[in-house]
Amino acid sequence: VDLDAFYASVEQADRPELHGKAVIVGALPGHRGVVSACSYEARAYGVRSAMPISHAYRLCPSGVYLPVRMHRYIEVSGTVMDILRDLAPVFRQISVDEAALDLTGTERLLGDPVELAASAKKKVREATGLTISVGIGPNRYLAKLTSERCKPDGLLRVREADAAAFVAGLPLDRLWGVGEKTVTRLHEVGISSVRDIVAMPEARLFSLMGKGCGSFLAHAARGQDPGIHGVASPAEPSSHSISGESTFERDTADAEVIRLLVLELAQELAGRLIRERVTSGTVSLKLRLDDFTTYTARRSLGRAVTSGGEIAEVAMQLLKRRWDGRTPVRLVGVGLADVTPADAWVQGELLEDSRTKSRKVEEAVARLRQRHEDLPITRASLLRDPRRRRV
DNA sequence: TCTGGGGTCCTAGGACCC
DNA sequence: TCTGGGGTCCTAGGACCC
Repeated sequence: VDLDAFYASVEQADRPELHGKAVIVGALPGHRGVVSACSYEARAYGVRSAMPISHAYRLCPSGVYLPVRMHRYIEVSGTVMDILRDLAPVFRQISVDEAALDLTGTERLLGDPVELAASAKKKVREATGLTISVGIGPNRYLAKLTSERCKPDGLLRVREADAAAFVAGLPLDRLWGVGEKTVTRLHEVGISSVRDIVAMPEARLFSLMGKGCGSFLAHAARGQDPGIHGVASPAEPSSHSISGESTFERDTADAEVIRLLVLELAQELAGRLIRERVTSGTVSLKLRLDDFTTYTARRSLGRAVTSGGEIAEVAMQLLKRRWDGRTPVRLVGVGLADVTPADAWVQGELLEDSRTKSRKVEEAVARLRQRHEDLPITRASLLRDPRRRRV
């Protein structure tokens, strides 16, 4: 189940005067950034997601350009997901605008999947004014391709017997998981269609594309589930990562501006750790220079990070290894990997008494913020520097 | 003409251990 | 002069998706 042109559709639902207009949600013209989502009216001008906003503006200067209101989209998404969750015993939210329902063996209980999908579309429209596209297939991968094929406001079922033929009719780049690089590589080895993949002996495909990629392609091209994202495993991942990054409005080589951004990003991550009751022992830094070359560096601490100050300190050490102090910097990011539930690290914390003080301060700040949402409380160093202007 | 931000998964090489 | 095999952990980068 896919929400159509999600962010743009939410804006249109919230402001009826935008219906029928080219709505482009993302960066605002004149600033650095890309299109996050756009209405179908905007697509008629050639505007697409992920396109630089300057390019979109040239194609469609008459469009309505709106900033991303993520909180609102999450709120609407929650309403939709609650509706979908009630429809089937096995529900999985994939992203803010996407979910999968497993209807295997439910026909006797829930009725025909197509009717169920139609009723889902009706319920979502009545509750939110939004349209969804529903693809039904013999596995999740095919259902995904099907929903892509029928959007917007679509409903399409492809049965097992028709799966291979359906996939064979798609251009290579419409296979989920096959992007620009893979298409280029496939062309290099003489493959220009899904049928070419099916026709190639698997051993040859594996040797040309590598085992992982080759196996993925062999399954996908036949309409079989290639097994991405652990389709069969209901268990939630025990570890993941969180990060924050920001592009400067203008590239900068000012070390103090960069340091303050690192500190701010680290502070935001520390706040998330506390709010989400998780922790991490691995800090990462991302650096993008003016020519777009991008470095990442990370360090495992062997224990849990204890404060935003500490995250920033490690990130700065990583930065110093990567930046010569002169080259203009475009983007800085700070991240945490191996994020796990907070109780997993309690042992380590007990041994790190000297670090718990700053952690306690940050936890107190987080509690204050929870009670008083708009409380402008932050580190003094993040308050006073007027150079800290960024996107 | 420029190219966001937040993620996931995979690969490959080096260090280190038995 | 020639230096195995298997395993784990860590790091960096790449591809892809929403």
